[in-house]
Formats: sequence, structure tokens, C-alpha cells
Amino acid sequence: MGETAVAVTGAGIPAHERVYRRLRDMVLFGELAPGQPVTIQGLVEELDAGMTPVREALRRLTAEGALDAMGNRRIAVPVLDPAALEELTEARIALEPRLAARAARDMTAERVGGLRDIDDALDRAIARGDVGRYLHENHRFHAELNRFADAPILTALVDGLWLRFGPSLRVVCGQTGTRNLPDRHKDLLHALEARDPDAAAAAMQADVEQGMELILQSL
Amino acid sequence: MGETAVAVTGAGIPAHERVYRRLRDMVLFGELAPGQPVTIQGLVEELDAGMTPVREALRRLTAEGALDAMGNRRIAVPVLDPAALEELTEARIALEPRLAARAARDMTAERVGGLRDIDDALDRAIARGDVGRYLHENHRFHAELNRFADAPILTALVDGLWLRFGPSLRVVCGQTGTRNLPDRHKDLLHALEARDPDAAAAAMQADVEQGMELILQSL
DNA sequence: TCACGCAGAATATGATCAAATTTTCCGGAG
DNA sequence: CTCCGGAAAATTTGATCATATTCTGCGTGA
Repeated sequence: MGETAVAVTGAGIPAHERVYRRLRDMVLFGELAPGQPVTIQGLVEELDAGMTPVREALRRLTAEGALDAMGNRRIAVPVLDPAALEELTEARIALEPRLAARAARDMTAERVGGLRDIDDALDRAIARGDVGRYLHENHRFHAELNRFADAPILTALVDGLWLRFGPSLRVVCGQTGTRNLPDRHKDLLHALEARDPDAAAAAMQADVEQGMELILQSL
Repeated sequence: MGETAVAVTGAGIPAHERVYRRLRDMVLFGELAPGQPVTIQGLVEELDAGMTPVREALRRLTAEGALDAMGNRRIAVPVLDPAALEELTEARIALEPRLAARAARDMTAERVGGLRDIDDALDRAIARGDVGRYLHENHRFHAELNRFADAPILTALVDGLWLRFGPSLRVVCGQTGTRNLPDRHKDLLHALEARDPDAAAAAMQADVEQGMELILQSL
């Protein structure tokens, strides 16, 4: 068919991967509101991609629980009810303290330093009331910590959980601002520095409980 | 384009869903060996489906961890190393006992009866040395139990874990037969009947530990 | 109120392009 | 003369797109 428009194949990364990462961030950091419908053609226009890559990215996100596939082939951002939130809390408490304990086991001074830097940036974001930045740094803190746990399967499970409450967390922060967001990362950093798995697990559980309680209060 | 063959659109279920379920079962019950490459075009011929539905099903399975996407756009059945198996064990122990406890909370006589029926069928499969049937009934027992827990998110997580060790479990059973497969479901049924969450959780943990130990021994 | 059709969106197909693996073939070293 | 790399053709496989087909939802009119 001669001169097919043929956008120059971007870089090495496939289009469906690029769309997936973009959409993932949109969910994770609350650029999409809970309940908001997500259409293929809408994404095709907005992200300027083909239909097939968008389709595949959506399929992947729904498989991870980041998006909700209604029976009648519509897709929407999940709305959390109290029961779902309770489940998410139980799952996080079951998994994330174990990751923190693993990370504590072979923690290094350099790693603690990196985490402390992220936590400082997080504090500054809170002080400035920069909600978006807070969400990013908070996620980066946990993602980095999980990376140190060297447990890809457990980490994948937890990443999926974060995708599920990302949109709702954004709503909470949008309502209350960053005022009431004391971070419990200080105890955690202390436990990590001491390479104390049990203390790290306990601190992580406290952080999770507090964060989820915050979401629960906003129903 | 005139006379395209036009396969009669099956029933209400979409093609990609049908392909997904089929592939999921193939992974779950070990019809695919660990390490075996999975190609799109191969599935297209074998399952007699279009390319797009197969693609989407594969994307979904890889997102769930049931299949492994190598860097160079190839897909294969994951091979478990000891580290991965240890992670899977930790994840199962973190999650499945909690599901058992939830199921125990509002257990009914009818539900226990259903589970006992499945367990009987499981015993008969062991006695006959019917590996395939054993795997199916064992999965059905746990799936049914998880259904009673009424916790869709936790159940989805656990289903993903089962997909990860399905192929390897099949290998183990294929090697050793059903001889050394005593099922720990008796204690579990007893605890469920008594509606004792803690006892159910403990029994489930024992079942998980034994099952994973079996896989570990085969490396 | 309910049936019917119409618009719009999702699903599925086959063609086409790009990338990676496999095969083949050749030259040099032993 | 045989055998072992290594490069390049050839084949297989994956990615993307344009398009046809089907389904869902909604508005319209009886």
C-alpha cells in the first residue's frame, strides 16, 4: 500500500510497553479518578498510539487489577468499597512487612542513605503541600525498599496492590492536602539502619495501617 | 471482502476470553512444561483462533506471572529456581491461611459437605494414581475454599501464585506418581467444620508447606 | 411500556513490517 | 582433509495497522 503514514518506530521499546507504562503511572498517581470510564479510542487519541497497543496495555492493566473490566465490555477505574479496602489492607499487611524484613537483612549504609534522600524529598513535598510530588516520592521510597528485598515475585504482588488503591489515595490527598500526612518512615529507616528485620516489619506494618486508615476515613 | 470464511461467532464469550481460559488451564495443570517456549503462531494453529485473541490472552497470562516474557520478545513457561520457590512459599503462607481463616468464619454444613465431596474424589484419584485428576480436584478444593472466603482480591493474588507453580507441580507428580501425596485436607476440614479460624489457618499453612516442600525436593 | 433500529465502540481478521533466531556457507587453523 | 568459528542469507516469529464485523446502549416511535 505504498506510503503508509508509518510513524517512525519510536525507540527500541515497543509501543504497547510505552502505553502500558504511561497508563500505569496515570492509575498509580491518580491522574484517573475512581469510577472514570476508560475507552480504547479515547486513549488512542490522547496517547497518540495505535489501537492494538492500547488494547494490549488495557488487557494487562485489567489483569493486574489496576482497571476494572465490567461484564459489558467497558473498562473503568475501580471504585473501592470498604470491603475491598479491608482486603487490600490485609494483603498489604501480609506482604509488605515481609519485604521490609528481607530488605533489612542485607541493608547497607549506601542504601539507607539513598532511602533517606528520598524521604527528605518526601518531607519537602509535604511541607510545600505538593501532593503530586508527595505521591511520587512516597511510591519511590517503597519501590526502592522493595527492590532491596530482592524478591521479584513478592514485589510484583505488592505493586499490583498499590495500583488498586492509587486512584483513591490521590482523592484523599486532594481533599485533605498534605497536612495530615506524617510519614512513618523514620522508624523504618532506623530499623533498616540497624538491620533489624523484626523492627523493620513492625514499622512497615504501622506505615501501612496508617495509610490505609487514611483512605478508609474518606470512605 | 466478500466470502471471508467468517467463523460463526461462538457463544456470548469473546474469543480472547476462551483462549485465555484454555491457556490458563494448560499452565495450571501442567500441559505445558517449564521452560517450554510459547509462540503466538503456534497457539493460533493449535487453538484454531485468530492472532489478536491469542496475543491478548498471552499478555494477560504474562501479567499474572503465569508466563514469562523474555527480553527478546519471546514468551516461555517459567522455570522455578529455589529462590523463586522460596518466595512463592512465603507468599502462599502469608496469604492462604488468612483465606482459610476467613472461610472458616462463616462456614456452613452444606459447604463443608461440598468440600468433603471434592476431597473424597481427590482421595480416589490418588488411590488410582490418576495424576491429572488429582491436580484438578486439589485445585478445585482450594478454589472452592477460597470462594467461601468471599475475598476477591486476596483470591486473585493466590490464583496468580498457583499459576506460577502449576507447571512444576505437574512435573513432580509425573515423576513420583501420586504415592507420596498424603493430603492434609482432613485437619483443614475438621477446623472448618468447627468454624475455628486459627485452626483452619494452621492446617492450611501445613498443607502449603508440605506441597511446596515436595516441589523443592525435585529442585 | 416495549420493540426496533441506529450510532458508536469493541472485537477480530489478515496483511504488512520489523526483529531475532536459525541455517548455511566459506575460509582458515590444526 | 577435517573441523571450528563467524558472517550473511533465509526463515520463523512478533508487532502494528487498516479494516471488517459484531455487540451494546440508547433514543425513537408505536
